Amino acid sequence: MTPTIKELLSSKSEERPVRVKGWVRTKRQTKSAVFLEVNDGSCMANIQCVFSPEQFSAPALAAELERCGTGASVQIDGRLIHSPGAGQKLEVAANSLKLIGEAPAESYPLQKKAHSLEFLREIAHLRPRTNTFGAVARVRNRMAFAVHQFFQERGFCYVHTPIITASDAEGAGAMFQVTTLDLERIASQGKLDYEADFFGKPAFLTVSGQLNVETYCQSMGRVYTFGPTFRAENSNTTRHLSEFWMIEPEVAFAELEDNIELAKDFILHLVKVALEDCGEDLSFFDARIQPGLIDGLRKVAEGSFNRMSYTQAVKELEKHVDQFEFKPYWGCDLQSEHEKFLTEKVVGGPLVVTDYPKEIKAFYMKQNDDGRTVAAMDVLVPRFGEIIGGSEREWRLDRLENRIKEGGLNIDTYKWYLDLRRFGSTPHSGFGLGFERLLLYVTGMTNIRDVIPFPRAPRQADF
RNA sequence: UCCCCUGUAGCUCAGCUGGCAGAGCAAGUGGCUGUUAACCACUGGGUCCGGUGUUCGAACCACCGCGGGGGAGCCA
Repeated sequence: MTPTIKELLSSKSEERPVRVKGWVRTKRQTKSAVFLEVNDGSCMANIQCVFSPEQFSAPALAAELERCGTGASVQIDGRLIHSPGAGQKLEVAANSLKLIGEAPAESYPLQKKAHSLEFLREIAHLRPRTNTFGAVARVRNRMAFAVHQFFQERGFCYVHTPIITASDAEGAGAMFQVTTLDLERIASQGKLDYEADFFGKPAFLTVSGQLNVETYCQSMGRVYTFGPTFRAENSNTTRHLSEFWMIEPEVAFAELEDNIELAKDFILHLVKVALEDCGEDLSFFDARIQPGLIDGLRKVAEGSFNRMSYTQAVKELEKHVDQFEFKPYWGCDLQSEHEKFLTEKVVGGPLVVTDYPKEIKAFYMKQNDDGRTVAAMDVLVPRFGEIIGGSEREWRLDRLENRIKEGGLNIDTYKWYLDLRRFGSTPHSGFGLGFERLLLYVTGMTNIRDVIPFPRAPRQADF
């Protein structure tokens, strides 16, 4: 394979013959030189390829050069040299040019100018060719790898939980139904028989791998999932997707405190890796997307991570009632405005909130001795609020059964889940981290549809 | 699902009280002794989102529909 531009630009600057393959970002010409900037996605920087007058006055090369506009794919042979120009250390003194795929300027949607994110969303197949989306793709890739590194280094086992599920696992949200039944025929005949469906009963896309991964937690000890998750909520916001990627670790013999430690270490690890390995891309985000981004991440990496109980948080909020649209009170769900206030105004950084009222949390969370709260923990971050939701799990059979009944859930569908408490039960804890929300946090991007290659949302499933 | 904003050239937008369709960038052409969001000059470029209505006259006003954005709720 041809060396990448990243490799070329990071090589020692002694002169040597090189070949460049990539896509033209911009062409500039003067009487004395033609400059072609080429990018291949390996890094933010382009490589500048320079053609001298004797070359671009040759008819064959001139004709090729003519058609090398923004977006064209090219192969250039030349010498890697110290650049006499000001903007770059190295450049390619080109000997030859091969136009591989033309991109006619009249019809190619991307121009050598800034485009709005809204416009680029409409051309999701071409937007990775822009600086912004190239950077997002590289950071996303590095963060995905860092997720695995973090858990693998700590002896976690990566478990593949199912995408298709036959039970509404935890009531975490509206589900997409999976069926092979002919809906149009059902609509016209008015007859519905799930016996005839593929699985012999209703089936759905998973809203969480947690319940499944708990089974492996109760044999492997430290486990995690990292896969696609689906919510059919009619959510139209900058932080919700219908299809997103979620990371869910689960640890046996771990209590709430262990869980909080793990979550903190996890976030710290990811932020540090981003700062260390994605510097060029983060600098771009800092300059063009979110001023102050890098400073904020550095502060986090230095370990400023606050925590308070839900009860303390509500007390804090009650001091500033006049600033909220929704009045905070003990027992209320924390609103977006409350979460933002806590992270941005009260602590000025990420915040762990623990021990929520049981009424506003899921049935599987461990009930505290006070009888009114559960051992839950949410990690909130400035700019958009909740990034992690987790808890110690209720591992006592009778308590868990009671909660299922109280919640009006069908106990039969949880039989296998309750078996985990019936046989060799252990205290255990885990959390869920929305991968795209992490990316929003690390990149400073503000719309979740811009940190996943092909966003799926209500009325949006193009490409 | 609810609330608010918005839709005009390839892109970003201006268009006053209803009276001839505009700018910047992009593109094309020419110029320019190394440019780097290159620069300078010139040129071409329009279903004013769609429909209906009001009016002598609608990009502009009204109604309906569609698209986009932001906020809220649900959550990760």
